[in-house]
Amino acid sequence: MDLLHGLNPQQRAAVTAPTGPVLVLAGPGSGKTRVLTHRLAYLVRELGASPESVVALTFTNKAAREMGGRVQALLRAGGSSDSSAPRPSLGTFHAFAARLLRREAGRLPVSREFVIFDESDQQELVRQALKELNLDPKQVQPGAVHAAISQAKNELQGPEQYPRGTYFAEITQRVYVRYEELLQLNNALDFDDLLLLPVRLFRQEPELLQSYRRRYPHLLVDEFQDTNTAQYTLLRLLGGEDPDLFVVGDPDQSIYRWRGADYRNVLRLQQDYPRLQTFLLEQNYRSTQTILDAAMAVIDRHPDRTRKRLFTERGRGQALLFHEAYDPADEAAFVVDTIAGLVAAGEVEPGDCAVMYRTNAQSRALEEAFLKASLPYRLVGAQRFYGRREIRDLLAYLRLIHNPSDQVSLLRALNTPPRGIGDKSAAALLAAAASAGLSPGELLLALARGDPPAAASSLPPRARPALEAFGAMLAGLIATAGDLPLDRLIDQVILEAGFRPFLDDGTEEGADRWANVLELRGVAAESSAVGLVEFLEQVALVSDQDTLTESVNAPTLLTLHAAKGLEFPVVFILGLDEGELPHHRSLEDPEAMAEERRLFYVGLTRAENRVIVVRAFRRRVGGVFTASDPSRFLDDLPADLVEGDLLGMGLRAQASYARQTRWESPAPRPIGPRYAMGMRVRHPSFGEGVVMETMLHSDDEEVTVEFERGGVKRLSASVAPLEILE
DNA sequence: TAGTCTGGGCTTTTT
DNA sequence: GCCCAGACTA
Repeated sequence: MDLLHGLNPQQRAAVTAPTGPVLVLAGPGSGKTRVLTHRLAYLVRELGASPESVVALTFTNKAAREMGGRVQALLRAGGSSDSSAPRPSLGTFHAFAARLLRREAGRLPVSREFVIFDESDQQELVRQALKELNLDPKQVQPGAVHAAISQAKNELQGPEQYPRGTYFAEITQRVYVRYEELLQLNNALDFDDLLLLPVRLFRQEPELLQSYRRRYPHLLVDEFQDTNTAQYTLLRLLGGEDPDLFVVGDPDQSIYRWRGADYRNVLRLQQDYPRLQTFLLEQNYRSTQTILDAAMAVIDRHPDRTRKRLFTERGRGQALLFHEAYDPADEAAFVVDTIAGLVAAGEVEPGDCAVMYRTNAQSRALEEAFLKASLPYRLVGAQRFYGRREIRDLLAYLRLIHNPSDQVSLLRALNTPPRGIGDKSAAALLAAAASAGLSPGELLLALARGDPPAAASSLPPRARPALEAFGAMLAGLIATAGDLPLDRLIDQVILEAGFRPFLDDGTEEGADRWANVLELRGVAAESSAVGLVEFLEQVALVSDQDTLTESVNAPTLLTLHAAKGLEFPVVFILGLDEGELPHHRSLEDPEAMAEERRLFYVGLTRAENRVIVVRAFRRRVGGVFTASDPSRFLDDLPADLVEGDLLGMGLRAQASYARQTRWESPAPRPIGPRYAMGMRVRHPSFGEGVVMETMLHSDDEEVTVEFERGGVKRLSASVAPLEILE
């Protein structure tokens, strides 16, 4: 089979580009995964690269799995490989880095058995550090300090380089120092370390870097716009001066700025590699032209970007639908009714519909509406499976068995289920362990063995029996862990710790909790071939989307963030209100506002056939009902692409504007923008000026010009007598 | 030590 | 309005 068969000319050009730095700017639905997988196969099948010399990095496990499946099919179609053949390294940045670090653990401050601390473990460490530094967690928010530390790590800043100067920075710097010590004491690395440490290793040990460069001469990266400084630097190091680096991304879909992602890495790439070849994928295979036009109108308001002209062969399709509801409950009812109506009319299956919103809190009203109508739904995210308390409790035991020095897990497991070891006993244990120079876990094990160090005598007699019992249980579990498959080990933990009666207390929630534990056991049973280390790593590096099951034929409820990378025939976007989308926390910061816009763009471009945007006349802000203003983004939807009750002020204004322009001048549809930012223009009455912004509607171009006299004016290109100067 | 009460705060969350 | 953390009480 021809590898290039079925690729469009743009895709084909990218796939067959000469090796070297390559950037593919891929619009939504333009087949970027296809390009990436075909490029990989092209390297192997046509250019003779060995599969194991290729690294392909993604951000989610799901993307990695998808790519893996397609790559395997392509390579097998090439006839070259059987199941035992070498395979490319294909995985998330974090998984790739974690593997590297285990391999090179000898060069690290932690042992090869290190555990990976997630968000909430990290918070816990910050809390602990604050406490040790006698800082009141009410005055210094642990979350804020943690975010600052995480950001520093993403920027490759260690505690020594952390800038001081403000009170907060001073506090953060001190917490950061202690935080790092605590990680090491726990024999743990956090998410950020997984990226930061390889960079540090490579910088410190040039020979090591050389060996990895030889090992992986071919690099491919998905969702490049989401890379942060650490990831970018890692790629630069691995690539060297003249890399074979093939990256695919879309700056318009960059929505993780707050996690350190910087779409400007795309521009950096152009500066760092003058030889960079750039390809644009503009043909869309997902949406109708109407949806694409609406989405472009929204995103084209961003200045300073490579404009993409998204087009499709699918035809114009139906107009977007706008609806203004009274309040969130009414909004949700509208969604349920509309879906029910579409289904009844035979237009769609329930599973074709997705309902997207800015914040998880908005799912509540929806869930209630679905429940009320007794219709099923699928909820993505919200309470992440691995974030659930009972799951974390059980995992704490497994982590402890694997790494008794993990103090965060120990403190969690110690009195869960309650066994009479309260704060006092726990504090005494920590103190005794510190003076004995052991981790608390090790002290407990020593206690259980009957050879306690002298410092153990400081433990209050009342606390001792319970601590000894816990130590004995832990010792027993550790002893049997090696012989048992994972699911049996979990059974053992459940039994000895007494989880079942603790969780399954007869209430409905209790039954849910127990069901969750059984689900974890099921996951373990499936991966019982892998050891405890691999299982824990797997579990630490999973995400929400990984738990999204496709089997149920019901509408999907999810945040706009969670929607990235997915597609649905019918998409509802809720809460198009100022303060909601854009979110009120983004109103002040232009960069944050730009990201809100991209978020809306991501939502729109998930849709294949229909988009329904909804807002509510009044919302509750912190318990109080307030009248809300329609989102500014509604104004950017070209009025002639939208139907519905046009109660939103912006849309109403635009509707009359559109009527006017269409009545007075049926302008020919521009093929591309005639004006560009920075262009000098002249107007007979306003004089000369500079184009600030230009926005393409489906039948007109709207130009914002700053005139030397007369200020800023927004003009319709088809009507205004603008003259372009040199 | 364990259960109940009160008050603050509240985006998004690929790994 | 809801949830979590820490304080308070039995």
